[in-house]
Amino acid sequence: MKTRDRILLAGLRLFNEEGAAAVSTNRVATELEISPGNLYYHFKSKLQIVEWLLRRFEDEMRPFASAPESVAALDDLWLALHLAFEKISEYRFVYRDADFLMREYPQLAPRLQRLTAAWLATLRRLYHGLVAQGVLRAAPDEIDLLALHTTFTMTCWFSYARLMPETLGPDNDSGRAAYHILTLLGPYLEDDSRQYLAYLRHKYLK
Amino acid sequence: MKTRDRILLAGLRLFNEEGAAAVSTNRVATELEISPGNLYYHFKSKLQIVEWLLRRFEDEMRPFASAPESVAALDDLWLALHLAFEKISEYRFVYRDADFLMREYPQLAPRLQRLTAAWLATLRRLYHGLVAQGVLRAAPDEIDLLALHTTFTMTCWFSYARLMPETLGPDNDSGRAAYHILTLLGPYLEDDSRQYLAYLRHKYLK
DNA sequence: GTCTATATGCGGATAGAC
DNA sequence: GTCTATCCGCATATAGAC
Repeated sequence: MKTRDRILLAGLRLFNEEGAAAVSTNRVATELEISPGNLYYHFKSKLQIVEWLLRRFEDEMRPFASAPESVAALDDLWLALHLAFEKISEYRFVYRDADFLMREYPQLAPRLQRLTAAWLATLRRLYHGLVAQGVLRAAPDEIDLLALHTTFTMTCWFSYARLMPETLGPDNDSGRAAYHILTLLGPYLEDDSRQYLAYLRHKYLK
Repeated sequence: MKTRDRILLAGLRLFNEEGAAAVSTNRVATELEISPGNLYYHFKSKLQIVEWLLRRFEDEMRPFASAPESVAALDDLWLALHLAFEKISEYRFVYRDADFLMREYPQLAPRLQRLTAAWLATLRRLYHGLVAQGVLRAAPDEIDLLALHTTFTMTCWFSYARLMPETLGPDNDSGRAAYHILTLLGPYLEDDSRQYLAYLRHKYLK
């Protein structure tokens, strides 16, 4: 593997584990047993490393955020959310350290905000679709609320997990997060789907 | 005012505005037009400043978290949540920078986690009370979910607000946050209370 | 591409005079 | 209580040899 990619990979791992603010460029270089100078040959600044990781995150998220034109049923929604959470978990430093990133590198703020806004729009679309299919029963402003709350959960879940370690379990449980959102939809589901949710819950809790 | 208190006050303001990680002790001293040495005469480390602010936060939160043995109605719940959010907003750096604080000062982690757990317990108690009073209709595990989601919202709301600036408006709107939680309770309310919620919503949105 | 060496600045924190 | 001066370490980033 090329040094450039090794830097990105090690950077991602360390940012996720120790926080983007706490991990220095020297730390990344040491981890890879290369020199700081070598690292700066490949990336002219720490910001550039972050930007490339953010770009990858955006690229790898796009399929989840745009591809599901509609989700046929609860099952598909659960899968879509689960996959999205897996990706967020893979790049968890992005949202967890969003405040730091936006302060330290103001040019990143619009990108992070656009990413969040895009998810809000996607979820609104998906939920409208579920209403049309008779899975969900919700007024337009209720859909807005549910979409907002889903986005909220997606972006903040892993931060919150550190504040509630024993209630929420290991903080990389994407299934738990997706399940949590589905439960939130519970009271808005039509009877058939609500029963199916109970089944999913049973299956998930094993 | 004593220098000691001026340091705490300026520290709080700067931590809130610019982030606890980004604000140095020198920065606080400069802000107050005192010397770094003077600051260190009053607080032997940056951690000590943070600890005193956290102590104040805990002390000022306690009345909200314990005093309301029960909330008589939706009105009271709204008020209680509103007041809690105001206080969280006043010390917003605590939850917003929680990840940094727990990493940089591991001894703070249990305190922040205890604070969160206490709120979870309080909300569970309040919601059980509302069920007993016939305001809310929810099974025990639904109550757990609602309490969890309320706590989640309380701790993460102001971080999320920075990711959704135009959707959520100014990030210090505690009323909006409290209203948001109440709307979450909507589908679980008994008919009378749900109508009252609609009235509250109308009043809040003006 | 990779290294060594280094510039430069800032952060936390201390010593000792006033 | 307050100041000046300063130590130490680390972070970002660069220069120039190999």
